[in-house]
Amino acid sequence: MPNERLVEADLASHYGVNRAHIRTALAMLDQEGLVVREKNRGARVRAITDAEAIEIAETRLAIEAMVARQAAARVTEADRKTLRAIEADMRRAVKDADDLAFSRCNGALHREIHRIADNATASRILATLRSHLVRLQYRVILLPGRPQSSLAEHRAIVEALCARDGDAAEAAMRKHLTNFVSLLKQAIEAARHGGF
Amino acid sequence: MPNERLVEADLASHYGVNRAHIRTALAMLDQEGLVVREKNRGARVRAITDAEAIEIAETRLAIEAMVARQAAARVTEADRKTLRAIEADMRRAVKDADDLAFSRCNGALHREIHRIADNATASRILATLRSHLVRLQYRVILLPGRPQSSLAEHRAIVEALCARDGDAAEAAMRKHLTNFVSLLKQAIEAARHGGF
DNA sequence: ACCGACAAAATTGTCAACAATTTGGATAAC
DNA sequence: GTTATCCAAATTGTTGACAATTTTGTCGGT
Repeated sequence: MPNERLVEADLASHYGVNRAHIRTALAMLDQEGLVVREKNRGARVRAITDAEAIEIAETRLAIEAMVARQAAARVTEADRKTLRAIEADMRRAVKDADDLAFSRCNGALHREIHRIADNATASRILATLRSHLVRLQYRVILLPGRPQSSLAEHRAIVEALCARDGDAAEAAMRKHLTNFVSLLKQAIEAARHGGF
Repeated sequence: MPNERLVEADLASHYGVNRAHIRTALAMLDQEGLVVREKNRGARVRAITDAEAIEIAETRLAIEAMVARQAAARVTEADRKTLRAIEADMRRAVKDADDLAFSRCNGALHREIHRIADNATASRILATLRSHLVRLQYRVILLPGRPQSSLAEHRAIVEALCARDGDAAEAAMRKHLTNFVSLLKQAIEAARHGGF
């Protein structure tokens, strides 16, 4: 949980390793921005601010748009089948109103696009950004009507990728994530006024 | 130097700290991607491949284009003066054919844009990407006629920013860094054939 | 009851020693 | 002369102890 204190000795005994391991792990998480460390005061889970959440989502947008373009140029016949299979799973999840399955398909589709794009640098950065957003993502998914519109956006992305149309893929991804950003802003604003 | 072995004891005595510090530092550099560590075999400076260099430059392009747009929306009168001052310094450096000064102005301008955009997430990522590119950047700067064309590109960026035109700023930055990417590809190809 | 000083506990920072593993070289067999 | 094997040196991985610092709790005075 945000701001939760991370006591080295506790973590060490919990995971059955010694403090040195925990220490290096915390150093890496610090570098990654997931925890903050203060001298002699230990590590805490970093609480990202609302403004920061939006920054992260926008940065993600910029990179994923590029990745979508790159992926479009590399799609093979086998990739088309995989993409369409994920799309079918996603359609089923929406039909069944299964939010968990939808979320899983969502992740699977984005991961598949990364795999096709074969851009390890971008993928690594996106993984980090996602780890920050994951806590906020469920708020957006749960908005009424979101799965339906999200499905339509994803279908446009898959369509463009299968057509190997880089411009269209980038545009579709940009549209999808622009919507995500604006819904995120909305959810944050709602939370700000409606309590929490 | 790439692939150079980083012996913990040596570094510790060199910097006058103990091995534990070096160890955590190496863990962070590993997370950052600047160093690779193999179990029981120590750490080495990571040698980025040609393909990776291009990936990094392209990812940088995507983020900097976004940052330029964000900066344009926030430029103040004071920012305009700073930007124009850096531009003037840059023009002087080109006139004097002072590559070192030009490189310094280049960095200063990009940093100033980041500051104006006020997007800590993007700035942090860009700092990491730059640290990987720094070794390759000089090859591009030294290409004949590069300072002149680079200057023109930078002037377009400054112009768009001062006009608070987000679209133009993003487009100008994208054009600038697209040129950088293609020159980098060129330089890499030349090195591949002409032997280093 | 409230505030401050002080002591005790908890926690992190630092360090050195030892164990495990890899590396380099010498030696012996072919 | 080349290759395989083994030993020694170098290096990293792991552990525990201790020092420094912060946090918590207690006591006494007002």
